[in-house]
Amino acid sequence: MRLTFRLVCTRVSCIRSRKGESGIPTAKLTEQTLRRIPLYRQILLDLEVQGKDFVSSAYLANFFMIDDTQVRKDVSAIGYAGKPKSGYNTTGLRQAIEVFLGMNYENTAILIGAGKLGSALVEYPGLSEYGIKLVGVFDSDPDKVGKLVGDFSVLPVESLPRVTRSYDIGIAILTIPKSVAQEVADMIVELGIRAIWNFAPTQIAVPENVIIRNENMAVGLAMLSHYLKVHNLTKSPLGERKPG
Amino acid sequence: MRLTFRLVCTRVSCIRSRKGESGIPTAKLTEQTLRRIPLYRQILLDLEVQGKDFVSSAYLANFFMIDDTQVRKDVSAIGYAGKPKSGYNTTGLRQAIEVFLGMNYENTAILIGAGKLGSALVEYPGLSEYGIKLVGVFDSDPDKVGKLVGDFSVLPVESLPRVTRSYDIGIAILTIPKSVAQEVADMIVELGIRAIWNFAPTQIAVPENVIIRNENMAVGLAMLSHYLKVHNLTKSPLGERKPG
DNA sequence: TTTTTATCGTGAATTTATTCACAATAAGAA
DNA sequence: TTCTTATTGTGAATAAATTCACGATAAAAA
Repeated sequence: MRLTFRLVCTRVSCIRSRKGESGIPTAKLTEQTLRRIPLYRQILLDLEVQGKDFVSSAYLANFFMIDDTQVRKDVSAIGYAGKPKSGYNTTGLRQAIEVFLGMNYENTAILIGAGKLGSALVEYPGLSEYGIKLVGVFDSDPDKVGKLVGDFSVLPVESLPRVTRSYDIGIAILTIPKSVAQEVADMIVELGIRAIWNFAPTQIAVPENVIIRNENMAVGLAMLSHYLKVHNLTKSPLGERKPG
Repeated sequence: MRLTFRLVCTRVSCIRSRKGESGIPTAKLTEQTLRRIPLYRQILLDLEVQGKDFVSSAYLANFFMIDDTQVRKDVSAIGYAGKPKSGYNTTGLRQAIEVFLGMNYENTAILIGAGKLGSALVEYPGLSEYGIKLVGVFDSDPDKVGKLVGDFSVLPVESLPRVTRSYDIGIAILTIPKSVAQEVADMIVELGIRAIWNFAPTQIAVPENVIIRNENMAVGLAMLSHYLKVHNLTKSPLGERKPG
């Protein structure tokens, strides 16, 4: 039996223009804008380290092969204003992005699946950068329980209800095999999780009020593979394969 | 000094409609279509395992909250045809996707950066699924050289030229810190690498003829963070931060 | 001070992506 | 066999995203 569900990565269009913090009338926030905003931030951080106080829309546009108008519309969408002839203040724009993305709010998270990828994510600095505080790492494998992953001692999945309730967990990071992904998702949704960051290569169904973001490596791989084929950069063809 | 560069993930529009393998006139291939195709394949694989021979466009559409017309246009774009009243043959469509994506061609790859994420990727089954054959793992840290990562003994970066040339490497997977990403990219491009799958959270510049795909976790994190804020699911606000 | 110039901000135009509407057709029912 | 129905395939309509065109403005030059 399948619930209605939604994917975070699609359809933002309902969130529309309004006045930004600074009172500047903002352009419409689109899906694509939201995807670009964190990338601008990465460049801004580099520029700040280099001691650059201002940056032009054209400079930022150059990194993504987009029009500079697009950058200005994106910036406008988050309610930040630049200065004619100078551009955008690097620190000001970065901070505006952080506020806009909600990076200045704290969310507690758990990670389920203490394999290689899970272990890598535990130490991923992006989590704390984005205000996400990991409070526990879980695995169903008894051999892994008790082992140290980063600063965390791996807990058995059986303790999920207790931990989830006592810490008021908002986010679950799933680095589990696809075979158990739906089952685990159902369990944690039941426990009141409001957001899921899914790394299992499968589509998970969740109720309307839970937000889910799928990080699917196969998409990147597929694009690379396709481009190598189109550009005739591949080598020997392989035989046919059957599904696993 | 910055070279001209391109990101694989944008602008496919140049690849236009043509006759598919089966002689069926195909619709235009778009960026978005290319992003969805590998996801359809994942669902098709599951259906095949379940013994389902046919699937409707509506069923596939349901997983991604898109219109079923979109699915039919996507399928049409890769030159595959369904049957009225029955839908698409699961195995037939999956195979058509695999051919279309170039999954039946072999590409050799190296991985640079034997940290946690790199180690996770070495064992990621998607690589061989997509016809990508890993032939070496490299790291600049002398402590890591010689250690075993998956089936590979980590090699020093100094041996990159030799290995790259003797194996005719097409793809480099970069799981290195952002501080050295551009430098390493320059080096491998010099060695004749044609495609880069970059996991460093930064924008790398490469010459026109090299294709690059950025896998930027911050994008997913930013979207989650933003949605949690918009839906008022965050907890305590944090203080301001300075750039690192 | 006045002029020149680089850059922003934004409405209009264009291009790209999605959805609608419906004819065509294969499978199954009558 | 004929009728009904579910589903495809696609042109037209709509919506979303990008780019164009240009006025406004702050900084720097004259």
